[in-house]
Amino acid sequence: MSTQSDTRTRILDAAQDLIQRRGVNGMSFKDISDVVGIRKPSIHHHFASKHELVEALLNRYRDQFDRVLNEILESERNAQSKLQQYAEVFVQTLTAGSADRSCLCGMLAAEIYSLSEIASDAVNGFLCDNVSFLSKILTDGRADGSLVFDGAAEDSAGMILSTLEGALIVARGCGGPKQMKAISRQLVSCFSSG
Amino acid sequence: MSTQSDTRTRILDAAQDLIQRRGVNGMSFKDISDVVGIRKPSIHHHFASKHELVEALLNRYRDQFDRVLNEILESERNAQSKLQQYAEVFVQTLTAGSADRSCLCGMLAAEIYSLSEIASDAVNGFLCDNVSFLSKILTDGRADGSLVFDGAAEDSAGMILSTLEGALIVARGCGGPKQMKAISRQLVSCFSSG
DNA sequence: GTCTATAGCGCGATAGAC
DNA sequence: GTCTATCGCGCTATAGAC
Repeated sequence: MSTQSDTRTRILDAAQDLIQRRGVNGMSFKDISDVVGIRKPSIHHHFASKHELVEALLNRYRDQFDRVLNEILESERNAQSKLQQYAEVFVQTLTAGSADRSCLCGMLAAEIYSLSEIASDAVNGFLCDNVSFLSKILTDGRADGSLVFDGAAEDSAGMILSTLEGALIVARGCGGPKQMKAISRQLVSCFSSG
Repeated sequence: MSTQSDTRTRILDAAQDLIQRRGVNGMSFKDISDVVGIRKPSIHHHFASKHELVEALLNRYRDQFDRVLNEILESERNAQSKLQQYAEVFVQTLTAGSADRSCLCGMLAAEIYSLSEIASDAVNGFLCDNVSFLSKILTDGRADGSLVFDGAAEDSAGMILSTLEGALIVARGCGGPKQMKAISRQLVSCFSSG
């Protein structure tokens, strides 16, 4: 890996962490340069504009998330256990590091009007992908008997995603990681047959 | 009412609507002045600083919300029906007007690091008040048999609040008011005994 | 109570040396 | 690939006329 790619990655890392805590509009190139240890204009060598940086960030985040979701799908466990693994991904987001990080796409969904069309499409794509993933888990769970719910799988899928995204925002203001874990446990038990 | 109070109210209304859509950092005095029809510096006659405006907004919002919660508490219905009424308050937030308004405090919780200490305390107070309210409803529901849940009432209360706050953010990116209503229905049914 | 004018700052972005 | 220097803009906030 060249020096450029390394710096590029460090810029992405810093930007992602800042957005997950403070939001796009609460993050500046100065904040990134302070963390990475380069000067503000040097960021433009790697990303022409702030919009482009956010778009690159979303591409990377969605790729990483897709990989995690596929790992969960391909595991040998039952649907209930897969739902638990999924919820754990969101718990880890908050508990890893400084305990105040939301989901990147949850944060950007709140600030959707500040994004480029490419970026807002990516955020919506992320949300829809997650609803699809959860719908599949729920449908499998209904079949294997490990999960129970009324109505369409999509409605429960939307509810589960909303709960986890909302919990990341609510918990850091009120309750912290402990509350986040409790909510995750409660949520899974709402859909468990056992 | 004097002209001042009237302008003050219109500034608060405009600021609240803008923050619920775009967030604090996505809203400027220029945006407010465009909506209200006065010049930017005139806002400072009513609110010395942006922080002070947000703090006044939070006071008003919490007062209004408290009144709504008390009305629900004092109604003659059972706990399940009260939970349904509570969820409906959040559905109305999104469906009233232009269908992309989040809860003021949900939005501000996401941007908590951009707030004054007074404002962030108020946001956390709002969240805790709602958890307390829901805990009471849940406890009553367990007693009157209309609601069912495992574990501590506070955990389920946190989950319900997170779901509704999260749904307001998720639904406007993916699914809209229709999804918001479906999530609300699903959520209430998760805790209903019937 | 609202106005015009403007201060003072931080932002994203550009130009050009090294 | 990073630097210094700087542009142009939008922001919150202030001063002072009406």
